[in-house]
Amino acid sequence: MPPARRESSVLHLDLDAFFAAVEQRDKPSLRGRPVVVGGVGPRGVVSTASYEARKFGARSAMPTSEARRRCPAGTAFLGGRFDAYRMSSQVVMELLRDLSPVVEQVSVDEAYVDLAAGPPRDLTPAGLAALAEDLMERIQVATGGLTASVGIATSKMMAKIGSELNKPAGMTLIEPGTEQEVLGPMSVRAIAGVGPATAARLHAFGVETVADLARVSEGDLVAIFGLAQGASLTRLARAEDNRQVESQREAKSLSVEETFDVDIADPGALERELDLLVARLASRLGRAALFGRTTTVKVRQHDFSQVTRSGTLPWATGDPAVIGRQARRLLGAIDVSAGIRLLGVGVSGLTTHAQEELELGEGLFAVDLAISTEVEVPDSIGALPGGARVVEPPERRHTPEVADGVEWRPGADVHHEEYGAGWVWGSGLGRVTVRFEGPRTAPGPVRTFASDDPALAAGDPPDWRDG
DNA sequence: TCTGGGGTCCTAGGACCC
DNA sequence: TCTGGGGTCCTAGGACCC
Repeated sequence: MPPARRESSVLHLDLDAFFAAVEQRDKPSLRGRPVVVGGVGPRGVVSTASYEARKFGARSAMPTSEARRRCPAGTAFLGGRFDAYRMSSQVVMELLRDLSPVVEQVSVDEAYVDLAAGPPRDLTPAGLAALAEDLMERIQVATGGLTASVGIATSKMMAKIGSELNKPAGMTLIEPGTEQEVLGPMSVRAIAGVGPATAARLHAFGVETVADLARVSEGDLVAIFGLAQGASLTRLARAEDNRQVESQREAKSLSVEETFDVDIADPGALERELDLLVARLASRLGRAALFGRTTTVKVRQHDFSQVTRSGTLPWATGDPAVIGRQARRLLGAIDVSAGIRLLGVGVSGLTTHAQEELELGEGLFAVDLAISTEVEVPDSIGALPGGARVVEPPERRHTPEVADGVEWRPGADVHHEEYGAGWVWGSGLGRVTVRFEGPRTAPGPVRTFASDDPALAAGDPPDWRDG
């Protein structure tokens, strides 16, 4: 870990009531009025409430139905225009990158800047105040009137706390050495990683403030909360936070999910929803040029309990057919009979390399392996069509790492012949898995043929190299 | 009209391998 | 031969964040 900073060189920026502010900027009739952006359906929740709406008690994460009860007639409830938010967000992030190359975007409306990584600058209180004022002014001009709040301190935690202290359109500098006096009287909820559950457990021990927490020994905290969280609480309660500002973080997972207006119990209807979700997920994977190994299906039951099922393939895929088959299998292992309110699907184990899997019907198959390195045939083989020859599986066995081999899974009752540099044909039922080397941006030349294909019926592999 | 959508990290147990 | 231990991978669930 890097050493603790001696100067206040971490800046945290938070756009004020961001979604609502964009709506008020773009629609003058909304200015000065309560605006709530979020889900507008029967099960929606609030993303952002304008400051006018907050006066009536509307809050982020509150059910929209509750916000409707609290807010007066004339309150605007809007579904959100994420492209517009993204555009303004990008404008702001560019301004931050003018300050320093090390900008960590936490979300669409929030970022950290490592001022020490930028050009040399005046880090005295006066210099930082001028920097923040200039930044906030430039954000207002560049975005057409959006305001931001800024915190500057010696660590990410204190900078974030600072940006909260003078919202909206405020700036707070927490000077080096004053962290404890600022932090000590605050609720433990001010600490990163302390949510409702942890706060409740601390409360049971009589710990309310950060100063209370700082008096608890690390041994006790580790015994209660486990190694990672116990150690983290110990350090953060003493305002010891040397987490780096990280400008480039790679995605670890991608997921999509949907809450239904009414619970769904019908398996057929759920499979149709699942297919739609998988299509959205695969399209996002494709745009990001990513492939994943592990598929996870998530279900929120009617009673809000959550169940996940996951499965991992030998290699990564971006194919909606493959992900969809995995997802349907995983969903099948979940009891949905009482009705579910949410269905989701995600992929993790992301790479920039791909593998494809083909579903074969019963009968003969032929697979062009021109750019592939491996074929897998499943254990169960259905009845072979008339005339198909059956030979012993080849003796060749390769580990998946072998680049030029053909691997036959034990029990596969197929025959295969290799022609030239690489394709295989045989008969079987089930799956053929084809692994591609290197990044793949377009579908490869993989073709399957039904058992009634004349070329196969003739006993010869079709010559598709002409095609 | 109770409770979104998209993420991250951690823990614990079991399988498997050395 | 028996027993034990460590490391890694996978799965499921939970807490947390914006």
